[in-house]
Amino acid sequence: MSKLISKPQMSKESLLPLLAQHILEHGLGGASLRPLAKAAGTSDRMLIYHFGNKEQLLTDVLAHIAGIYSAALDAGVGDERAVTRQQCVARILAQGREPMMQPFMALWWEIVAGAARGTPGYREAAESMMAELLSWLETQMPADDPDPVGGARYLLTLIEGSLMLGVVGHARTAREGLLASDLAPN
Amino acid sequence: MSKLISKPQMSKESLLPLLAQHILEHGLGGASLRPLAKAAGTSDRMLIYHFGNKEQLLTDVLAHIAGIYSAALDAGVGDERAVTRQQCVARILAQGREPMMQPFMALWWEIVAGAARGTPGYREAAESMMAELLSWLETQMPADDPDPVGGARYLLTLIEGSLMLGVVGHARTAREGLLASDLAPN
DNA sequence: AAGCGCATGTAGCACTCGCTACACGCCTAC
DNA sequence: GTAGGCGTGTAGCGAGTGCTACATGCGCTT
Repeated sequence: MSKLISKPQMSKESLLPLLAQHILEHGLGGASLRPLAKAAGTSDRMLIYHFGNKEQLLTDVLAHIAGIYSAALDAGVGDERAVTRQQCVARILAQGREPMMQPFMALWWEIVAGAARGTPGYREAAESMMAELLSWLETQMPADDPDPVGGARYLLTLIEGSLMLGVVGHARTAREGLLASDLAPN
Repeated sequence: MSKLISKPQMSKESLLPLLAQHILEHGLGGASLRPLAKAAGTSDRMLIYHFGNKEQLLTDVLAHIAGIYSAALDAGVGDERAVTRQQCVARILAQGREPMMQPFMALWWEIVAGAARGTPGYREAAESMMAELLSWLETQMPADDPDPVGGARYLLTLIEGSLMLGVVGHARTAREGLLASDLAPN
């Protein structure tokens, strides 16, 4: 009998996109090896073989997802620089509301929860992601902003607060809050 | 042989404080029946007997915890009214940093994560908790504030953003952000 | 041709999960 | 007294968990 099936030639790199897709859809909490393996077209046995253990697998997948997210951020916000801080915040919040970004948002809050609970590695991961977002935000500040560094920190605080309120059904509260801030056009 | 042990006379009400304590310490994620039962001095069998199923148990315990949190909030912030918005924010953030509040914070982000992931009931729970916090915050605004309603929404956004940044190791970022806001004394 | 190591499949281990079946003792109603 | 319900203990079910043991085939080197 001749060889009928080809070898899939699996590798970490070929598995990561499929694993990332599954984790973005189903979250970290419900990420157990067998469903992950099924999503990636392999077996739990092989996931452990390639990644060593589940923790390392999650670490690698999260790093992979962070890369995807960075790219999506850059691609999602237009090239032309914002003119006002208010415009800057509006653009980023609009992008955060896009359906495509929803899985990233859900995953992000899961990471925050893990960080708050002290789950090892989560705080560090969240901290570096936030640092990256902050420095990206600095590049998005209006060109004539008097204090782009401090302003980015201020806007980041407002943005993250708004995103959280949006998640729990208080998007309107956040919007009205921004209207009562110094960002509101008057 | 005579009756040597007294009946503990268990009930939902007597169990709730112990269950709440355990969930505040260990989180919702790791809240499985057997450890919960052990913490409450009973068995998983009896937890199901009293609450029907795990979901109802969690609902009841969360409601109980919300009550405790409200009381802690009122007790933690002093009676005298804040004079400035900046002072108002500072007080609430200071209280959020207190060790006693830490379990509530961790639990809160877990609920937010559940809401973002669409876990049934979480969004509704989070929304009502946030609404309660918002109306409480309105009562804490400075007496002479020109727009206490809008201002409370603004401060809530800033506060929650700051709390999140604090959780992920960016407390300093949040602090510098507040310094670059219109709240900063100048 | 022989040996070797890499990638993979099958089975299974020891454990935890939410929940249930069953039995038993106590208290109250008839 | 006797029947029934209420609270409780013990034991277990079926599913899922991370991970491992073992075998096997395939391609490469010598």
